[in-house]
Amino acid sequence: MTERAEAAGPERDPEAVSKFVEGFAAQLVEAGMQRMPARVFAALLASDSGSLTSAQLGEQLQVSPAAVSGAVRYLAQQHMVAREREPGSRRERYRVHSNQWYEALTNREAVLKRWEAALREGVTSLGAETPAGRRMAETLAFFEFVDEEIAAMMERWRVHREKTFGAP
Amino acid sequence: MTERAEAAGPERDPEAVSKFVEGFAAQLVEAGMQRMPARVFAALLASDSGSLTSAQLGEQLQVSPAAVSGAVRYLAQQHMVAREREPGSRRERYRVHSNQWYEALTNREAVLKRWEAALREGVTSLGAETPAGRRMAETLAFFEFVDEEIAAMMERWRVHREKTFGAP
DNA sequence: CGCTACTTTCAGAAATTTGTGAAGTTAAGA
DNA sequence: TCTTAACTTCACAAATTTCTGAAAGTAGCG
Repeated sequence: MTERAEAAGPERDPEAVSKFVEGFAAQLVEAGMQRMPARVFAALLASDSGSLTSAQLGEQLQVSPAAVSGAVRYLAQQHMVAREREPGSRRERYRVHSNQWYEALTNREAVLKRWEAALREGVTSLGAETPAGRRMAETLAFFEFVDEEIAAMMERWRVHREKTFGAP
Repeated sequence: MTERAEAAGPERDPEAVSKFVEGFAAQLVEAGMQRMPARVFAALLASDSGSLTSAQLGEQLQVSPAAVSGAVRYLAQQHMVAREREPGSRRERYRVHSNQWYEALTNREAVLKRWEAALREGVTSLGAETPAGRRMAETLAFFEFVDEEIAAMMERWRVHREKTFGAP
């Protein structure tokens, strides 16, 4: 089994790559992510350089440029990939920053905030002294607690990571 | 039709309830949950007793018994509601245990485990010494870290909750 | 300035998901 | 045992989502 370096033409066992990509994407889908973003993300994760062009993605996943465009837009919004322009070309590369992306995954912050807002409204409109209001207030407190804890956890991860894998 | 369960107390404004239910459900949907389970869950959360019968749910949400059945099956699988048989009736009640349910929400444990499995396979099949393999190994390490942290966090929440809201 | 190489947008076809009515199943109570 | 209230399952219609091809935009380079 030969391990080709990637610089020029990454001819890695395409079947092994594809198997991983589809398998991991399937798990992400099951967790609620849309299929195409999940596949694109998995493909990037499985690339040696951590970045691929739009054309490469379309080729590898057998989908149209339009599909890649849509998926990438979504991923960029979620901060799960970065877009970078290749200097001297209008070709774009999409990249998983090994740090960045899992922060994004935990970064349900925006989601949590909206849940909290909805709950706060519920507590007010149903009455803080009603049983339902009390239950919702407790739920709200839980999310607020989680918010803070997640931040602290990510900080610990950064430390742990540097110890284990070296430089940031 | 002895259904006036939420007896006593001030009349609840059905419109306020509905507004909360639909609003909160919408947020859950946006985060990846299916619509009907989200609505059912929100309705339970907003009920004073914390539990409703299948008929009450169908009535309040304007959906068929079949839809309620499906939604409730899903929620029970996710441990987000408990089913209880009313003694002396085949009527069933669905309940949010104020503790239980947010544990379930954080309880992505099963999900995380499957992600980890997929990543482990990827590391093996692409080679632990390849750049892609290393990236996936780091990702895997992150999830393993999160697993442990979540457990610890829930423990801290239990303590915090008892201090703030009293008895479990 | 316009050519060309990419990317994005958009309307609609195709696939998937969702909810319904109706039939099927189960168990309480007579 | 039979009746009947209640939940569940199933096939299908409706709604929604997803992907595509084609047209339109955008920016480097001659």
